[in-house]
Amino acid sequence: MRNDPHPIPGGESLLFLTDEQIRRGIEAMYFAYRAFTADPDLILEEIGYGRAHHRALHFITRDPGLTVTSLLAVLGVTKQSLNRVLRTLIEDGLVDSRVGRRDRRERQLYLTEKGVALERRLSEAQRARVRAAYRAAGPQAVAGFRQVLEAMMDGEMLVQFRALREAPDQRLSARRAGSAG
Amino acid sequence: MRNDPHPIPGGESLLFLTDEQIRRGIEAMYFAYRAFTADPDLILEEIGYGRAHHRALHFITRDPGLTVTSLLAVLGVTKQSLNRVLRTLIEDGLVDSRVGRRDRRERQLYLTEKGVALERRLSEAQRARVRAAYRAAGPQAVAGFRQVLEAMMDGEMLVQFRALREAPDQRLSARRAGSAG
DNA sequence: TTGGAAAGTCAACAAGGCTGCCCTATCCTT
DNA sequence: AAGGATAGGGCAGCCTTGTTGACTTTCCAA
Repeated sequence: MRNDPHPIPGGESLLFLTDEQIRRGIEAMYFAYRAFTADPDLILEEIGYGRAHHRALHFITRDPGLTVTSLLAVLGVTKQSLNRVLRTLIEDGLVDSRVGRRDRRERQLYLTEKGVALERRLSEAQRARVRAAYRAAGPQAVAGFRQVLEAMMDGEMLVQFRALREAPDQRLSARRAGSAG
Repeated sequence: MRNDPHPIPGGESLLFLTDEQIRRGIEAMYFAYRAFTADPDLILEEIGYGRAHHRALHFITRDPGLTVTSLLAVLGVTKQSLNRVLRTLIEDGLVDSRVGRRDRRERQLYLTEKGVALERRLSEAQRARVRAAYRAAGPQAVAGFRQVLEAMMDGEMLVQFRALREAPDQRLSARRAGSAG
């Protein structure tokens, strides 16, 4: 046991790997995910949107000017599926689709003011819940939470996840005089 | 700061509560949930079922003989949504619906042998991934993972989650000579 | 015994996944 | 300059799974 190739930090038993423990984890994941989406869902319902709209707004906020293809890759859905959602967002004046500068075939996606406002409202609702959970559980639990979630991801997905960088509003205050814009 | 009403165990800073950290957590949750459902989804697709079928099988396994209404409450969906799924499961001979003994309006749900077999296949696929993630992250991370997930749940949902007890196959080996059947 | 409430079933609709096929515009290589 | 590859978009139509509303059957209490 002392020569275990993967020594378990702080763990002397494998009780946390019993089927029953794992089953509880699966159920926790199921219920927590429902809670996790519940608050934005309420707002979305008001305005006749769905989760797909929220996801699009989120990732456009994350990386303004990203192309349709990139967004497709991040979301892992088909073109048509995304397109339907994107079309309504553009028609409703939440998203601006501009012809790409280097490659004119591409469309670069940006949020309008209205889009920023809605995204903020949605994500603040979601963040409030996560923040409360984080605060209640404490930083060490949060670290474990993140570790397990990341360990659960696939290679493909993990690449997507890790490729995401800082959000722009964070960058604003962090480096006002940043790289040439 | 030293007089914080909720002292943070082992934490000297609130860096884990920045919007950026929380945003990362949200994204991790999104990607991990997709990974989490990916394996059973593949199996389900083979046989023309969806996630809803898996969920029903899971909770019937969890508590054999539960009524449609109880299942409804656990899943948090409407009757028709569940009913459609339940009907196909019954028609396909995976679930057995018996008239309630005390109240003949109720239907008590049980898995058939075939149902048990599929449920096992599905949940083993899912458990394999979670087990791998648990093993990679270690018991302390798992504890944190569970804490955060639970802290994320609502009152209503938390009641449902906590009401779930041991699964029957676990009970079999644990207490062969249990309470009167 | 009668009337309301509860359990379950069914019909019809909507969101948002999916596929297949077709089309335009643009780019890049030959 | 020609032709294939790529980015994006549109249409038709499928499926699952969420929704509401109307309808039995059964139970129970007035």
